[in-house]
Amino acid sequence: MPPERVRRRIPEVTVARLPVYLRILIEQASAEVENISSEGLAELAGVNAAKVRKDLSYLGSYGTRGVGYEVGFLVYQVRRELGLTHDWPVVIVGAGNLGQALAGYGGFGQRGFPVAGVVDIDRSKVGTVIGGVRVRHIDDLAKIVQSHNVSIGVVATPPSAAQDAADRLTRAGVTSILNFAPVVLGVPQGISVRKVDLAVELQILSYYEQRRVGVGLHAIG
Amino acid sequence: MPPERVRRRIPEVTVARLPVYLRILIEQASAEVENISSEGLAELAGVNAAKVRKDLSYLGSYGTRGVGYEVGFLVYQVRRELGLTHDWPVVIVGAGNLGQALAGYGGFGQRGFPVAGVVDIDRSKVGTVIGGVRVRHIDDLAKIVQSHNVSIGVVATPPSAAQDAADRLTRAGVTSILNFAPVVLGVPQGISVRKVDLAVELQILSYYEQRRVGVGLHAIG
DNA sequence: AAGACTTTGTGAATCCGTGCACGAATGCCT
DNA sequence: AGGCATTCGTGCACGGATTCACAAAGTCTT
Repeated sequence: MPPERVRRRIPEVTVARLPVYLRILIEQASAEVENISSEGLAELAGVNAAKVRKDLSYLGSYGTRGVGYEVGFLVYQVRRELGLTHDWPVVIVGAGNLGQALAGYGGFGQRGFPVAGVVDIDRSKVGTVIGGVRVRHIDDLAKIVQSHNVSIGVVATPPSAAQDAADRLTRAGVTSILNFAPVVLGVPQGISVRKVDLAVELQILSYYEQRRVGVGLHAIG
Repeated sequence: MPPERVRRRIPEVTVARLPVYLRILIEQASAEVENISSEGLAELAGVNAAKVRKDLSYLGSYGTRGVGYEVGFLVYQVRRELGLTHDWPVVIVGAGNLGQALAGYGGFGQRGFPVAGVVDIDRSKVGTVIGGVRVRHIDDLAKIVQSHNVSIGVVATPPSAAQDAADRLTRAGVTSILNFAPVVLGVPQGISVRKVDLAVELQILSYYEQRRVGVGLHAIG
């Protein structure tokens, strides 16, 4: 039992799976399940049991052989590793269709990502209230970021405005960006960006659909 | 020049990048750019030039050495490979916050994924119009799928209803699902599922933020 | 208390994607 | 026409992720 564990580097793919495990573990906890095996967790997460064990082993040796993992304890450890022990306020840039839906979607706040503000460049939108938050002008961005200590920004603008939004966010001091605009953002070194592109997802599905049709025809003809 | 090219298997990561290339190529085409090098495309896509070449080589040898790729022709080829030569109507299950935003977001139709219908289990929502589409009851799902020849379904329900939505979709004959609910869906063999989970994305960002703070403290103290 | 059973944690093998490096092909210039 | 510059296509080496397989470590039963 080292008094201070060395901070290991966790592979990106594992980081991406941890939130999935976490959600399942929380669910199990609320169903009063006390222990869960890698096998059980893998089943629920739709992955291989060995992968679960290896993923969890990056956090430390928190399982008990012959028993499994104590759900409550593991929830705590995964939370800690993901930095979810405190809230991360986010600011949303763009009060259009998507921005409104995101702000109105209560799930963010519940999951530890309260919406500190919504900004738009269009002054006619300023002042309207969505999801309990008043839309402010984008010129107030830096003020919001500083006063709420925001480090995560969400880009929900049209593609043409996305790069400008990203520039403003980084200038305001934001260090992570979740980008919903179908654009590859250029950001300074050291800024984390994740992209969610609905059209891309559909196009990927389209590929496999089309391929399925091809195979189907093959099978028929 | 083989009269009929063998259908290669394209790695999943490449399939995921093709839509990004496609968007850039379309942009370039509308800017009257005739040719683009792997270097140039890589720059715009934020990836390595060798990767672009390897990715594109899965489609065939469509570049010209010393010149690059003809933008218009490449657009056509990528489109064809992704199965975007015709529309793929989609049906959205769940007319809540997100479902409404998705239906209202015009981008889908423009990009070849027209919304064939929106359904909800809540009869009080049936009949309301969002994004020019009337919400129908979920019992009409199979009818919609068949009449519009829908193969892609979008799950935009609360987590508790997501599995049921997926079951109904597959029963209705849908073979691809885009899942926005924070749930791992169980589907029959052969059904494609892609998941978009906003909370997961934020939690991944949280990990790197937290780590950044850790490193920062290290650097300071 | 001992043996059977369960399940973790991890070395080792394998698979897959990335990126380099270079030959091959093409256009351009003199 | 010939040589030079450019850029593609791809073999190969490398690195990282996945999966297997098994020893270690615990529980449970008798």
